[in-house]
Amino acid sequence: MNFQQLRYIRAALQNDLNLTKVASELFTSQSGVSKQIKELEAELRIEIFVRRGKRLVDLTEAGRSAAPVIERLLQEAENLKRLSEQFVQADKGRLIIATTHNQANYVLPQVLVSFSHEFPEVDVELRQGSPGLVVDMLLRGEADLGIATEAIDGKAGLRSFPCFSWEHVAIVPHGHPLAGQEGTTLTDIAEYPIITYTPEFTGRSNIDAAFERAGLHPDIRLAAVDADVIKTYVQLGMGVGIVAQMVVENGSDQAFATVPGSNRFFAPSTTKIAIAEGALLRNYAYRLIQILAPHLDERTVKGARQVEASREATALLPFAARHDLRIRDARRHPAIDNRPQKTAAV
Amino acid sequence: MNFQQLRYIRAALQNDLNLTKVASELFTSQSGVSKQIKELEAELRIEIFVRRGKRLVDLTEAGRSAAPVIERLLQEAENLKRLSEQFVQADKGRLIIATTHNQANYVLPQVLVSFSHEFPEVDVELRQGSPGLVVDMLLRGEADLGIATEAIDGKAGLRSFPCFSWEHVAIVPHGHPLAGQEGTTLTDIAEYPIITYTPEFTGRSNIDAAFERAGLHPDIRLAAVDADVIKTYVQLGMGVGIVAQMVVENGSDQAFATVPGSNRFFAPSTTKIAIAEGALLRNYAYRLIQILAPHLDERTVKGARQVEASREATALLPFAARHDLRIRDARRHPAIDNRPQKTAAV
DNA sequence: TATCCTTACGGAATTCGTAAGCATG
DNA sequence: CATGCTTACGAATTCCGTAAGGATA
Repeated sequence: MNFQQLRYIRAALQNDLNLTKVASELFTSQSGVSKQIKELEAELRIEIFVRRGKRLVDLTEAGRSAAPVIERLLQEAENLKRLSEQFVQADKGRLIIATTHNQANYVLPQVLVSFSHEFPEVDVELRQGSPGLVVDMLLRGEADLGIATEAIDGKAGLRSFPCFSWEHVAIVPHGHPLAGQEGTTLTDIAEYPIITYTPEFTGRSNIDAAFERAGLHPDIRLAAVDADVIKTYVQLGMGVGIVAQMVVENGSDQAFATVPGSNRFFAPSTTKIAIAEGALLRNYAYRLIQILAPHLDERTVKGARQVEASREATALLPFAARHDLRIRDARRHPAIDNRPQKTAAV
Repeated sequence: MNFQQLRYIRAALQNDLNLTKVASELFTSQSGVSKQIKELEAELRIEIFVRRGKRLVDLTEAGRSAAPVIERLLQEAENLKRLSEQFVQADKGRLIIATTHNQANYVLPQVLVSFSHEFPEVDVELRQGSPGLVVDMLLRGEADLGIATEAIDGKAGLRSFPCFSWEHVAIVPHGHPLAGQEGTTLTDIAEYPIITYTPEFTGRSNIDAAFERAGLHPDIRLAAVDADVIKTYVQLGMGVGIVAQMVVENGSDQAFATVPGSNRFFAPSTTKIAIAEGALLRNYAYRLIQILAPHLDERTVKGARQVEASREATALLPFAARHDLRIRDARRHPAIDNRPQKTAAV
């Protein structure tokens, strides 16, 4: 048994049992892949794959129970490598963050500026996609951290931690009848076409729930995966936009008016950060978690067992309150950009 | 990185960092061991061992954090092998039980008769030793199951499950003044020299505690690791023996009288069964656990997470009540010896 | 001096990749 | 007939063990 064999099998599982693809993905010959897999099967005296003629078509029962063990083996091997990198150069390396547009564009900028001042030798890579993709990338080991509001909570194979809570707000162009209009109700908003997120994205479920609760059936004229698109169409006068609070607070332009009090219509959403279960992270990854979720202590993040307990016990910071924290934090690192954050009215 | 390298490192940790010993233990040359270890260190670009001149004298910090990962890797590799054996021939293989004399001689005989009728193709090996040794053998992966009363509870790296509870009784030769003497008190017993277990063995702590509570300072004339030795000296008239209940109930000879009611003097002890954390066991091993601790369900035993909860929630069977269970159980397996069990009076 | 790790080096075993064979859809 | 797994076989690499070298207690 060797790691190469295990890698081939995992890759086969991730590539529709197509050994040709596996070979090209791992830059080797498919004959080698085929042989190594057969060799492992012979050594263990089980068949892992069901073959029809000369094609792999399924996992055997034995293969099905071996798969998670193989997964863990490769995971631990990865951990050993990461662990050693930690000692070679603790503050140098790569950090891959899988996240959604909303987080990447409206939350992470400030965070990553601070982070990269603290760890100038760490190359940060942002991988952007749907919450579902974020989950997949974590599970496949293609990303170190995942940040999203949807889809990652309670996912098997992941450990997730709440970072902060936030609300949706309604935005309109300046001069719109609802602009600055105190006492606006959700019913008033529902009179206009709505432009908001696609289902599955950025707390969309909370938006739907709010209308449902009020017995309203709004005309969702356009749904987009990111707030920039939503803003574009709102600016064109196509309707009222409903976006995450941080879009308005952290966005660079002030081309919009928020509908006063509109945040109260929608239940708060919680942005979570997740890591693959059993994965060992570099110290700077833990530091980034700490920046994003200052209420968690490192032991909680590293220990798998206590997660459930802590999730209940720890009070979440609302998004707005985080500004202070971030700035205070930054002061501890002299090189950090210390300009005051924008504090848009919600 | 390969498994051989990891095995060498683990063996080094278990052999005082003496690579010569490692080589002979693993039937290879020490030059090979040395080279493989250096090769892994080079690949990971860390030093795992502190060398003084040409001698390994300690683990580096990096080595200290790598060690548990290496341990897990080898554990999972073991698991993969076991898992495959499971599919090759589910009911054939080997089962190594580490246990103490008391369990081996007075509890396991009935259990193993039943077990080996059910699994005639499983070779059972009993490894006998002190409770501390039982723990070590489990942690080193040299035994599949550990059964003892002491030392295994709450040990890091082990998962333990209570099997049944039992009490100590006082035994005397027939014709002894206390034989059949109703109303005997602990004070009466303490008048005589006591012959019982060595500290650390078979619930000895409960015996000491009972005398302590009663403000008595008995003359422990002789302490032995096993009940057979105790019985020998009791028979010679050297004093009153205090032994585990099953010694009297399951022992073959009736050369002794128990002091009526003496079981009530001592707090009950609980025999536990333990397995190494993260170890995957063969199906028959789980079956043996089930025979020994019928109140546990298999999911509880296999799942690491729920152990703590179940330990509280599940009611323990007292030892005496287990006779019935064992017999009922046996009936489900026609080949099993069905003769009624001895039911000695306690 | 006895013990013990490292290095050197030749032989053995394993792994790898090209090419050909053959089964499937 | 295009795709895809298997087998064969020679080349490259890696692994292993003997033997010699050097360091420690």
